[in-house]
Amino acid sequence: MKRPTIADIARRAGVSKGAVSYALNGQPGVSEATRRRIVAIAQEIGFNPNSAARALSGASARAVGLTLCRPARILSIEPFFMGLISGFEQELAARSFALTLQVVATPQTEIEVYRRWWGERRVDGVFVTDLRENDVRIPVLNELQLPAVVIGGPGDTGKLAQLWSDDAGAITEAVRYLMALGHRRIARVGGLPDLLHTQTRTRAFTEVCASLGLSEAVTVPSDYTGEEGGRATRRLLINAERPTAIIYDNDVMAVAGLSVAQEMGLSVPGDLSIVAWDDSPLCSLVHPPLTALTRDIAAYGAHAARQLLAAIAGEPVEDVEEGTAHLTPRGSTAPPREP
Amino acid sequence: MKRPTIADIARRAGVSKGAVSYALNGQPGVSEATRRRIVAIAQEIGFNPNSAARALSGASARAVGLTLCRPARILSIEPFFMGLISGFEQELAARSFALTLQVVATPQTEIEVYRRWWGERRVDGVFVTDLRENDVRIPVLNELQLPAVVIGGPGDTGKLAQLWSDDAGAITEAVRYLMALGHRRIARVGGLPDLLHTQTRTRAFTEVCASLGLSEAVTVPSDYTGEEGGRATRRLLINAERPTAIIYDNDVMAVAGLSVAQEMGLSVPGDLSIVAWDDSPLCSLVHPPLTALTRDIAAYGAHAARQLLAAIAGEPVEDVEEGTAHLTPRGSTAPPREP
DNA sequence: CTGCAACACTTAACCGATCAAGTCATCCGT
DNA sequence: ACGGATGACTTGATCGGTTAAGTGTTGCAG
Repeated sequence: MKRPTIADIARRAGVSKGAVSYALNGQPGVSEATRRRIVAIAQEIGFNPNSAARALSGASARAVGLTLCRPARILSIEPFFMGLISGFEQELAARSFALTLQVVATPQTEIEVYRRWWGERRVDGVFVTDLRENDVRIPVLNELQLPAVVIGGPGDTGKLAQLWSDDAGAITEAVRYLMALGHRRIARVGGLPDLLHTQTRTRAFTEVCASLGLSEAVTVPSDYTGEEGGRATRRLLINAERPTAIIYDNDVMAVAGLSVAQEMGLSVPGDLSIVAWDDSPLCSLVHPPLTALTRDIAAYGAHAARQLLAAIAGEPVEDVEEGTAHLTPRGSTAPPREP
Repeated sequence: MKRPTIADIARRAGVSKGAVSYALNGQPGVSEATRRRIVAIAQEIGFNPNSAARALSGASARAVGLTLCRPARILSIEPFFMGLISGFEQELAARSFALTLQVVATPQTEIEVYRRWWGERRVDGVFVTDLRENDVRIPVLNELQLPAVVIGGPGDTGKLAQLWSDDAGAITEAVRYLMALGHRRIARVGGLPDLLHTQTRTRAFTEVCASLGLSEAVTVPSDYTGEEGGRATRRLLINAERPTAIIYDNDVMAVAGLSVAQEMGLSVPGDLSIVAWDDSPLCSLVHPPLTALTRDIAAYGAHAARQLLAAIAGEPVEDVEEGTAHLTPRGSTAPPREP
């Protein structure tokens, strides 16, 4: 089956290729009547512009890229990325941009992928997640002048647009809530410690605890996996002065923590309150359902996509702080049992 | 920053564009010495062939497509697809094929996406998941002659290659195991009932139970979500003659089922044994850890990618049954308590 | 009635690869 | 020494769009 081209349309409409191009792209240069005729023919024969030809003649590739730099076993269960992708798609599909995905092992390969994509003109821009301190990817993207939106800061990204959420505000809300319930020994199981947003959370957690007079606020670094989250929990709970509440940096670790607590014979929320960061269906699935810091990840992704599309269009894009996650109380938090 | 092209290489090497093309593609027509010189220059200036130009001049787009037809809230938590994607990437990245992703709402939009991708020449082939009976997508793909690998059959796919796993064998193993433990009332919470592999499982489950003399083997249809899985479990457990073991078609529903059982005061595995289909980290995360039907989903995806790449290359591709999932016993299964 | 701007197109160059066809030098067998 | 085969390239057409520059027609002000 042959693919229809603008030449086919031109022949049937009795005009030149150029006229068809102007008509279909809403450019001036053709009369309204001709435009309608051409559009009708395009519709009828099911015309889709060849994306390669379009990209080749200087226009955009109408595609953006996303690299995922996490091992497969984390990706498969971590709800965050799929939520983000769903959000991207809402905006991208509406403007018929494609999303190109690549799983990479290290930030170095990630850079190679960016260089290749740029060289191949395969994508018009990229989403960058997991911003680190002195992130090696940033100078490369700035050098290539590849439009990008950086998710997970804030940080120093040169000219690249950024989107982040108010993690400090969210953790403050969680700590205040736990304090209001009567907790005095609150711990946190953190995400990957070299990620910038993890550092933001850690700093905010330490500060708010200090300002509220909780001296023993401790953050145990982890890596977002259930195994590590479970281990970190076990380490916290074998202390004589064990915490009465733990905040987890993602839902997978929170579920693992719940499981460890139950395995150690502690009741949740009686002996231990649990707060999960990011509220996926996972949190309502377990027993008791987990109190969570809820944010609309799909909306977050959609926002990032709008920024990236604007950056690609050459419009000025501002750094944006998306709203604060809010606390959704469920069965995993309660006042601590009297000792 | 300007992107280097073969013209740049040609100029520096003092040869024509054509010679460069032959040299870089390993075609005959240039001497070994010249080839090495050209390759060295390409390396040095960091050349990447413009994918648009390549695709336009008849070669492949070096990209394949995947559509995901599930609501965002399922995608975010369902580990299967991310596992599959990781597997795809292993093979695709090695041959520097890109993976283009699109989230769609209905099989109808999915068809439109295929038509658009085909018209745009955006992808060389597609992965098709969730095969249904008389699947509307199959005739379209056959008509477009778009190379495809269908995952989740077996079914009638015309000329399209297929890959499926031995679901009947797996469910037989699970049922036999539960019987060996002493269970006589075994139920199943199924996936989306119109998916072909769900039907395969249902048929096999019914047959094996009948052949082993379990008369009351019932399958409750569900939709892979935790909520529905939980509801289905509740419906099963409020019966006077409630099952002593339940097999779930995915891990999310199994976790939800575990939670419902605990909420109803039943002990797992004492009062109820649970088997999950597909063994994600989720299964080892909860308490008790879930006995699961384990298969290597990434390997499954990698296999599908190899098939698709072969189909794109025009090689004959055979339908393949990937191995049987095997049972990984964990804490959620035990002999039923004496009544 | 002239001059010229506005409109509605057409023409053709261009993007950066691929590849069939053509050119030229060299080698080899007889 | 000559004809033909082989090797190592070059030339130029081609893919399917976009777009600057060119052309012919119409309308309207002066």
